[in-house]
Amino acid sequence: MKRRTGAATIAEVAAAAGVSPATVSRVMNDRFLGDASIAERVRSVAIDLAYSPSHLARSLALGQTSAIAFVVPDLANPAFQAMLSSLSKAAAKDGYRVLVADSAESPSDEPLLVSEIRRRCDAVVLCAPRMSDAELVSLAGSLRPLVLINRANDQIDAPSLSIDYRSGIQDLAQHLADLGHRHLVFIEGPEGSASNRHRVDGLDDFQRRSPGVRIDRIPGGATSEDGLAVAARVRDSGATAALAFNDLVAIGLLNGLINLGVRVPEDMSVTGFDDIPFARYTTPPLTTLSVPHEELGAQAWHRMRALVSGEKPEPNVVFHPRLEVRGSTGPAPR
Amino acid sequence: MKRRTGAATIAEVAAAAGVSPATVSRVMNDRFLGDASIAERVRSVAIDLAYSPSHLARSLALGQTSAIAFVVPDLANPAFQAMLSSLSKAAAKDGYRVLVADSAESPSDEPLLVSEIRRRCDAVVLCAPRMSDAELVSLAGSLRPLVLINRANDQIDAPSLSIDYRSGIQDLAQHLADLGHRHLVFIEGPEGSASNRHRVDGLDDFQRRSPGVRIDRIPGGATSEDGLAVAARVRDSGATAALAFNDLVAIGLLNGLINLGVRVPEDMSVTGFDDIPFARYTTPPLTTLSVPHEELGAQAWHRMRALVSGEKPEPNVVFHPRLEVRGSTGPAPR
DNA sequence: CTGTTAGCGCTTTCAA
DNA sequence: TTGAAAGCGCTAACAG
Repeated sequence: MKRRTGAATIAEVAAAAGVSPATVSRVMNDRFLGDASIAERVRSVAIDLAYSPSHLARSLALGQTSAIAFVVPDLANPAFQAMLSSLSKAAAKDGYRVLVADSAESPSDEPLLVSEIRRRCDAVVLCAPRMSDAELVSLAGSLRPLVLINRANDQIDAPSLSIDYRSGIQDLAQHLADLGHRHLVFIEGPEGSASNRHRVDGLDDFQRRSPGVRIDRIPGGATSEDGLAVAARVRDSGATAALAFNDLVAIGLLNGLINLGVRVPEDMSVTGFDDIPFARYTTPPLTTLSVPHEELGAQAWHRMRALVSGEKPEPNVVFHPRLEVRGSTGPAPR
Repeated sequence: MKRRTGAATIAEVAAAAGVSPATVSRVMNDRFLGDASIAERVRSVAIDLAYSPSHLARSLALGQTSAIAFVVPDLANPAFQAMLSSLSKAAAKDGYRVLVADSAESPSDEPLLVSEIRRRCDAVVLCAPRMSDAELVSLAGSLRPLVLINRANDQIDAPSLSIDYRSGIQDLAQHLADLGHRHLVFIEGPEGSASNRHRVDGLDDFQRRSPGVRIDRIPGGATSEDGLAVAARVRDSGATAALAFNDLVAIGLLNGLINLGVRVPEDMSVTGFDDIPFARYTTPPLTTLSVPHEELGAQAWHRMRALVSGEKPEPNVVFHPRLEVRGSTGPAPR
């Protein structure tokens, strides 16, 4: 099987420098303890031959790739992008690279996608709101080292980072109730989404202990388009305030409402969730819950680093999003 | 060197199934032409042993990883995120994964970063506005297969996708001139950025053939913070319209101006560049140049696919951004 | 200090 | 049709 890749191999460098491959390997990895002149010679031969070590072969020999996967439901969502950006930056500091995958690519086969990408690297940071608990549990074993985002689960032995959607959405509802709103409508996220379920649970709770408040739900999604699409239904719902699944939806909704001549917040209040970088720049600026995505990405790497180096990862954390009151919410119209 | 990874190997599966590794390999890759019953047996043994082929070993034997790198100056910029999202989606359809790197991680050593990540995969899609032409030329050879974004260059034999910043910024300037603005100020991008240079050249050109128009320049950057930071200088510049390096800067500037009590567009017009998804949602909505980032990502993959399969890639393309007039520009105040 | 050698786990030619 | 064996390029025991 001759395959001239064009790149020089360690054996060629060794031959040209009159030493053994082991010596070249040592020199290239700064583990060489012999005479400086020979190290110098090896280095210069390597340069002459434009030798560049095969990361692949090295990985195989070492049994590790120094790469991890980051799997999210939607790479186009700024919330996940922020996590990716900080995760990648943190991992890079330790010589790790990140491989990305958008599970929307294969909505049907998330487990397959994750397993496939896992085989290419050393570990995975998984953000899979739509995967069922059962699937997740059965998959977890083969995925380790694994860090979970937003899917804390007793049955899975993997560090997890999560966001308290439940209490977060209640803060939002409370804020609206305080403003006098008595009829709210929640635009739901993707069907089957765990994080959507937490929001719904939180809202149910809230409604239970707030007798005067009614909370309707209408199906939505996770994108601006979804928000835009439900604008008319939201206007016609009779509610005076709308809680969107996330900021993207809220922004689309805001736009749709304005197009329909609904004034925000005079006629209707609107809230988001995430506090993506642009939430503060909308018209009006969006009242939302601030989730520290950069922090999540960085923390995910800390856990992961501990895992891959055989240490004990720091404890799991649950982030409590912070209510960020801006201009899109106001007193209920009478 | 015993290293029990825990995962079954092809040899173990072969032994358990009473066949040779070669047979297992053939079965796993659907290249097996023998008796169906033995294929069945191999498959079931593989499942029992939870065998999952080592992508690493396979890559080494095959001489390819089915992964490409995507290197950008700033992973936190929505423009690059849009490209990443579509690139990743397109590549995934052909069984390729993408490895990301943010060159802001190592501002000093972009060439090193790129070389390092290139060694981990089969090819690289490079977006390196700040690298010098000389560096790029000397690097290109060792990077191939290579697709360049925004760095068309005669001396480099690599497909390139670019954006006509030069004429784009002129469209913007013309739009402002048509509105009666005679004194513009351009907030420059990062120092040494090629795409910034193109904008500056375009503006110089424009000024040359528009005698009545004066265009100042002030140093800026590429982020919202940079835009925010120059707000006061922009207000005091005496100009009636500001062209920001990109949308991020424009959004920060918009915010800063408003904080300073400057009305946009009544007192001053502001423009961006990129048309990121949120440009339409700012207050006022941002007049900008629309760059088809998703298209760029998808096209980059098309070129790359051709390259890695030894075909001739489609011709280079230069995208002409489309002027998107929205609310942040208006008639010059008198 | 340096080289020999045996892997890492898979693919593929070649021969049976 | 199937298997033996030789790589892919690198690392790390173990000798010397």
